[in-house]
Amino acid sequence: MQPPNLHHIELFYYVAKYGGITPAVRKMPYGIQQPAVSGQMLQLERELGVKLFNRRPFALTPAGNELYTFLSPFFSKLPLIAEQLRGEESTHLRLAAERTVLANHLPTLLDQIKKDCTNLRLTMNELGASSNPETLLANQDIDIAITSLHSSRPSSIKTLELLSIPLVLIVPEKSNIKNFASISKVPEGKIMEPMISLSSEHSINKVFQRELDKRDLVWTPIVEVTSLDLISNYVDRGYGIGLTLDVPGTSLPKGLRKINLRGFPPLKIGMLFQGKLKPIAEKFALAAVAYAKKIK
DNA sequence: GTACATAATCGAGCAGGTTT
DNA sequence: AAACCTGCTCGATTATGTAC
Repeated sequence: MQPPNLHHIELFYYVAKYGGITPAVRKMPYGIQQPAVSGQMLQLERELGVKLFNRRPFALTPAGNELYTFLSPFFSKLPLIAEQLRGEESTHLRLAAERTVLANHLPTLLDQIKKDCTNLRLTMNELGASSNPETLLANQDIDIAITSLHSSRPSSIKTLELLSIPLVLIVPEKSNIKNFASISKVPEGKIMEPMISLSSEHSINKVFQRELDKRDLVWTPIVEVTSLDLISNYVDRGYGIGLTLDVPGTSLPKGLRKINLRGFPPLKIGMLFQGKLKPIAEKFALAAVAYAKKIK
């Protein structure tokens, strides 16, 4: 069984992508006339013994759809690999991190990189509910993700730990709560104080809930927010006790007080990457490790 | 009118054989 | 070994036909 003609395959990719022979001819990156494409498509269909698309109106057949799904990642990534080979990509650093990291830590960190690399290009991806580091890495959309190290991931992804950040509760300064023990000594281990935290799939909550489980305690949040600064905001307004991070080098907003969670495991933050890092990314990784040591 | 198919024709590239 | 000739294939083009 012979593999199909690659030129036919490429033409089919454009026909499928642009929804027809004529649109493909108009938008393709090089000049070719409609009859040529038309002929090649018929040849490809003959070769494969299956119809790939209906002409008028245009619609991929199931077979055509299957072929297009197979081809699409390859052809869509060609420009990127070409750029990499040309070397332009060598100064392009693509990172992903959560909003707070992007906003508070990366700027100082990147200042150092920028000093040594004048033509640095940056792409920052915000990690959130809709984008997770594993797929970004798998699709080679990013070089490094900075994220918590608590969720499981494929073995092909390497990790480098940066920081351990203690979990901490925050209460209004005037609150009469002194320590965690005083709110966790409750009948059946069910803590009734209202809790404000990030959503349950967030690593902070996972780490926290795992430890509660271990201690046979139950405490579910009544307010879920999307960022840490919102937590202090709502604590300040008296909605409850906040679960947050004791980030080194930062101080609490006025009017709030920390309650240490002695014995709770810290949240581990680190870098995820795949394969061998390109020089610019390696430089960033080293700088990140040094930066993490400094703020510890 | 528009999108696609077909027909006729041309040129590039290759294999192979022969000549220099 | 390099240069040249020849015939073949493939895919391009333009012109034209056909279906929606």
